[in-house]
Amino acid sequence: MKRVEISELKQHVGETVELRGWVQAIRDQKRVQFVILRDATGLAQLVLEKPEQPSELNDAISALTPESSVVMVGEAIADERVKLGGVEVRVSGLSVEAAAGPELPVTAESSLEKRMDWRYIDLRRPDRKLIFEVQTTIEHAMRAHWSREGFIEIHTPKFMGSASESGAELFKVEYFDTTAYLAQSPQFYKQMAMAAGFEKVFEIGPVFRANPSFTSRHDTEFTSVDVEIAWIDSHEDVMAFEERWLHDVLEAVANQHGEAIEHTFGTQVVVPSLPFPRISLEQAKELLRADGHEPPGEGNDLDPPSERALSALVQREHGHEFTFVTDYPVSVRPFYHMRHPDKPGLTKSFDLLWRGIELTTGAQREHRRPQLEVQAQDKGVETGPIGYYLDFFSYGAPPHGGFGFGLSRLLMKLLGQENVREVTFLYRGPNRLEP
RNA sequence: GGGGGCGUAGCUCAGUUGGUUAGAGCGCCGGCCUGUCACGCCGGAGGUCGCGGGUUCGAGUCCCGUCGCUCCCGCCA
Repeated sequence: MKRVEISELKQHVGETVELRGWVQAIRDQKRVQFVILRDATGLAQLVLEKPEQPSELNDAISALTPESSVVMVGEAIADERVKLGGVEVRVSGLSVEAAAGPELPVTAESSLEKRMDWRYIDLRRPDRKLIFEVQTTIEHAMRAHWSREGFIEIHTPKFMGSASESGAELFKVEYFDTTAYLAQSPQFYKQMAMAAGFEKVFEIGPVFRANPSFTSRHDTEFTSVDVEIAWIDSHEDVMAFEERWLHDVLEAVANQHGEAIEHTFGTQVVVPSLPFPRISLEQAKELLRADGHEPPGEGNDLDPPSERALSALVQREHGHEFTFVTDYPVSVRPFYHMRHPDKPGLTKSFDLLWRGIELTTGAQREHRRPQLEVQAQDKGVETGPIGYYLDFFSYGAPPHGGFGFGLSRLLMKLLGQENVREVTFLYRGPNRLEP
């Protein structure tokens, strides 16, 4: 007897095989019984004749329930009548590892909330699993690219003694006899790596945001992809890195899952051409106005409708899914973004829009302590609690810049999903802490 | 935090101007069916209409409150 996966069943016709998986369907008829079994690789039909006096095995099959985990043994037989690959298994043995209850609490059609409640059942569907196979490919391709370019992977602490940026959106946790905060970004620590002379670093890790955000694209804990690069001339160098990195990532996804994604989700993986279109925030608003939209006024960021419209406009005019929006005003950027020397009201920063959603915020950072302190005061940031951060810039920090990147937003749009909860293994939001 | 929508069977939903015993499909249980493959056919069980109050002869339906979820905006990735 040989243990095989369903996808390789055809190569074992005539042999007795053992299959392990979940019961997808049972068709229990008068003279013959069928079981559809699912494993990680596919679906297979198993069959058993039922005589006048049903055997114990017949009774065991009659008693099966969908989604029970089972081990089934039998001879693989080629039979043209079988629509499922022309092969079936004549059952000679069945072992129920764990029976599923007679009625499942969710189906593929259930509301998102119910499917989140019963996430492990929802995730058994092959299309849900594909999401995480694609995520695995994405992270692997990211790391491969970083590795080729000599990046160092860092793991920054998630406990912090003080706010990293604003302070308004941090989770407080008890920390012995004091209070700690959950990191809302590795921003300060990846900049410390710059001061440490690491030159190029990345991190894929969790971040925590105490925002009560009720949207389809926010969660309170999510996986952030962070990059920081030293010795840049400007934020342009950061953008140049990001676009060739994303090109490689999407190329890997297209190669490994392009067909499956199109077949399963009906969306095409487009490998982007280089360079990505670049447009200043100011120009973007002009274009939008000329196109009949009403973007927010001066000193404000684009709102979501404007982001969607701009993406659509760039797609129409330039045939590109990505848009770098650059040169944000100081008013909508944190104090550590470097300012243009000739235009002090503007930062050397960018956002990356893709398919109508914000994927990235990046910038060249201010690495000169006196200037950084001026900007902090300017933005009303208390420098006391972040003295350790300012100190990074007292002993020869190199010019540097980087970006933060939303992995679940990439996955969501890549797979045509309408909510980050669909592409998050276990979603955490303002009113969900379980399972 | 602001605004919109929703809450009826295990799941997805319908339910008329307020009117008798609240329905359908799927699922579940039982029976029938020589090969199904979204199997088919017959029968059955299953409901605190989110919760509380009010109006009314009468409320799933109207009103008030409350809880939960969801989407949009703000915040951001």
